[in-house]
This record gives sequence, C-alpha cells and structure tokens, in this order.
Amino acid sequence: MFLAKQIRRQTHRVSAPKAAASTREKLIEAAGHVFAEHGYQATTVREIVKRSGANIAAVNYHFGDKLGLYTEVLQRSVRAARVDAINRALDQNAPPEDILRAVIKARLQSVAEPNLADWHFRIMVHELVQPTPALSRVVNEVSRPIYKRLLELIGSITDLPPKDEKTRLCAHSVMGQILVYVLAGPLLKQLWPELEMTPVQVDRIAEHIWDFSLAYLRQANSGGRQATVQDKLR
Amino acid sequence: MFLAKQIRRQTHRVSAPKAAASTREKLIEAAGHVFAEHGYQATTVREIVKRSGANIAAVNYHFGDKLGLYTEVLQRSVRAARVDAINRALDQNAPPEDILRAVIKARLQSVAEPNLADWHFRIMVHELVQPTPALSRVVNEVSRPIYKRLLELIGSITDLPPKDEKTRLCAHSVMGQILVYVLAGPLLKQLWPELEMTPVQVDRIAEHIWDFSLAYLRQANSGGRQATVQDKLR
DNA sequence: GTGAGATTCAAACTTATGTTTCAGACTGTC
DNA sequence: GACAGTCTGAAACATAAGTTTGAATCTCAC
Repeated sequence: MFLAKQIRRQTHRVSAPKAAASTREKLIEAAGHVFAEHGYQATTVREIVKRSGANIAAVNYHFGDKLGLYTEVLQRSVRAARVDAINRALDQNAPPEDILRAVIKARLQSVAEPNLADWHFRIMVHELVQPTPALSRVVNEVSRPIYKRLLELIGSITDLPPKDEKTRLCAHSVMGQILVYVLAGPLLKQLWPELEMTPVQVDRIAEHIWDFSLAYLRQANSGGRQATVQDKLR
Repeated sequence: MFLAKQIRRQTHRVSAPKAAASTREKLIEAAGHVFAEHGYQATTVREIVKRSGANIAAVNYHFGDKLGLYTEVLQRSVRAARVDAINRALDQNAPPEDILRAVIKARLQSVAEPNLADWHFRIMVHELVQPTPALSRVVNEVSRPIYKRLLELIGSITDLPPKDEKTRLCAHSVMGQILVYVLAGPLLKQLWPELEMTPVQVDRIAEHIWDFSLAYLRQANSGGRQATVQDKLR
C-alpha cells in the first residue's frame, strides 16, 4: 500500500507497460491539440482530460504532472513533425534551388492541415514566444541542425560560405516568409478573408516564396562574377 | 457609503479626474512591460502592482479589472507604437522604394529597444498567437489601414493593383521578413549568438530586407515590359 | 480646519487549477 | 476463483490569482 504509493509517485508509468496504453495515447493526442492551440500556460489539464475522455487523475498517473505530459508531447512533436519532410527535402539529390522549393513547400504545408497531426509546429511557435523552462533545449536540438542545413543550402545557391552574414540574413528572409503564415494566420485571414489555406493555395504561396527569394539569391550569386547562362535560365 | 461603492464599481476611474494620475500612469507603464513579456494570460496583476509599487487593489480601482487595464495598455500601444513612425514613413513624399525602406526600418527598430517604450509591438505579437477576446478588434483597427497602405505601396512598385493576389503575397513576404526578428528573436539569438540587435546591426538587417525584397519587386515590375534603366540602377 | 470625495492599504473572499487520495474496477496468473 | 499489480474514478486538497471590502489616509475647496 504505502510502498505502492511511493513507487507510483516516482515512476508514474514512465513507459507503457503492456498494451494498456490507450488512455495514455489518448491523452497525448488530446494534449497536443490543446497545447498547440493555447500554449503551455493557458492550457488546463481539465480541458485535456475532457477532450480525451480520461479522468482528471490520469495525467498525473501517467506523466507525473502537467509538465511531464507537455514534455512527452513536445518530444514527439519534434520527432514526428514536419522535420521528417524537411529532412527528406534536404536530403534529396537535386539542384539546391529545387531542394529549397521542396523545403518551403514542406514547411508551409503544415499550415494547411490545422486539424490533424500538425499541431507540432504550432507548439514550436508558442515555445518561440514563451519558452517553457526545460523545453527550449528540445527546440534547440531540432532547430539548430535544420538551421545549419538551411544555411548550407542557401550558401550553395549564393556561392557564399554558410556562416557568412549575408547567407544568414537570406536564410532569415526565407524563414520569415514562411513563419508569417504560420504565426499570423488568423490575422491575415482577417485582413484578406478570401485567403483559404487549401492545399492548392498553399502550393501557390510556396511557389511565390520560392520565386520571391530566388530573385535575390540568384542576383547575390552573380554579384561577384557575371551571371552565367544557368543563372538566367531558371 | 453604499452609493459610493456602487458608483465605484461602475466607474472605476474611467478617466483621470485631476492630476492624481500618478498611480494610474505607473500601472499602465508597468503593465505594458509585463504584458509584453508574458502575454495577457500569463501575466499576474500581482506582478504588475509589485513592479509599479502600487497596491493590489489599485488595478481594480482604476481599471475595473485586469482586462480593463490590458485594454487601456493595448489602446495606447496601437496609438503610440511605431504606427506613427510607419505612417510618417508612408506619408513622406518620396519614391515608393525609398518609402518601403523607411517602413522596414521603422518597424524593425522596434526590436532594437527592448527595454524602453517598445513593448508595444510585442503585445501585438502575443495577440497574434493568442488573441484576447475584445482586443483583436483593436489590432484590426490598426493593422488593416497599415496593411492597406502597404499593399498600395508595393503595388506602386510592381505596377500591380493593390488587391492583386501577387501584391498581397509580396506584402506578406516583406512582413514576414520583419516579423521573424520580432518573433523569433530569442531563437535566432541562440542559433546565431553573434547576432546583436544594436541600432547599427538593425540598420544592416533592414537594408538587407529591402535589398532582398526589391530584387523580386523590380523584376515583377519589369515582368510585362522590359526593365528600364532606373530599374537596373539601384 | 473641516468635511467630502478620491485614493490607498492590508486583509479577506472566490474561483480556477494542479495535484493527491483512496476506494474500486480491471487484467492476467497461479 | 483468489491474488497482485495496473489502471480508473470521484472527491478532496492546496495553492495561486483575480477580485472585493471596509477602514485609513490624502487632497482640496470652502
């Protein structure tokens, strides 16, 4: 009895023991959506359990506390998120310009499916505005490699070193153009009601961002030497 | 007595009656900083009154409730913020390209002075991620006119109608490049520690965003006709 | 200076929320 | 079918935060 209580307090089911992970999984799924919508602070465990149909005590039983659940969600997030898609895009053997386009598209598509599976990115956004204690580490572990590869990618288009200030500024310019749709989605929707983030429209936007960015990147490339024929033909 | 209480509950000093606005002003000032840092939800009135040196009851006395104080802060924010600077930039009689540069600079400079006077924009950012009930209205009242003018400005560079989809996408591209520094400031700092948002550096960034954007805008302009000499020179 | 209203203060109240408790249900094992 | 361990449920608990209260203090016109 007493012992059991103590043990429970310590372990709180750190990993699914058997196949009874149903409640646990439902909690994570529900928590992802709620955290993504409201952020960590503004989210109540009562809303999570209500959404998942679980009991209020389930969170503490399975994850120790609210932060434990959040950590679990965040870790899955960074693992499952569009990171895969981005990495796949970055890995493919293609001209850097095409890779860039694929990356933009992969990232932007996360906005198009707000209901399913892609609260991942929105959680990152909340982390961005209001970092939670231990979790900026997780963000960092995922963001840094991607950032690094984005620098290399852009550097290979502009023929500049990845760590060059200009390369970084260009990377930020590309990131910013994507971020604005993720972050300011509701605001943009108000300013431009016709804006519908359908997959088709998202593709158009991604295409625009690519065009917009390449206009400068190509020019930056041909800054030193004269523009080559390849530069001029797409 | 009773009457006084009732009246107090209704009016809660809706406007400063005499010159005794000291506490009231201190509250607004302190609240601005705290709200900008944590957002509405995560901010406690106790932190605000502690920072301002006022008593806990002062918030309710002067503003009715926490939301009343926030509303006041937000209204001042949208009035005082860099909106003035932006409008001034938009109003000046100059070539559209130069105006665009001034706008970018004005907006970006709000990041450089994080301590003083410019929590305004950060509050907007929090509104963006977590809109508070009645206040998205305020945001809208300010954002829409600026958005409209930005469209006109960019339209005048690209020779496209302001409401054209392409114009809008370009406007978003410019906005995004600025937003990324406001929103992702802490993250970028981690990814690129050397990044110091000094006034000088901010100017360099603003200049980059301008260059980056114009590379496309000019090209878009010359989409129909051939690029003019002016287009090619700077 | 005095009184009325405005303002401040410390304390208490109310509600929301994370957490704990403990009894009971479930599950698989012997 | 009894047992041990796992899980769930309803209720209670503790704390934090927004708000209210009523007395004390201040301000200023008369």
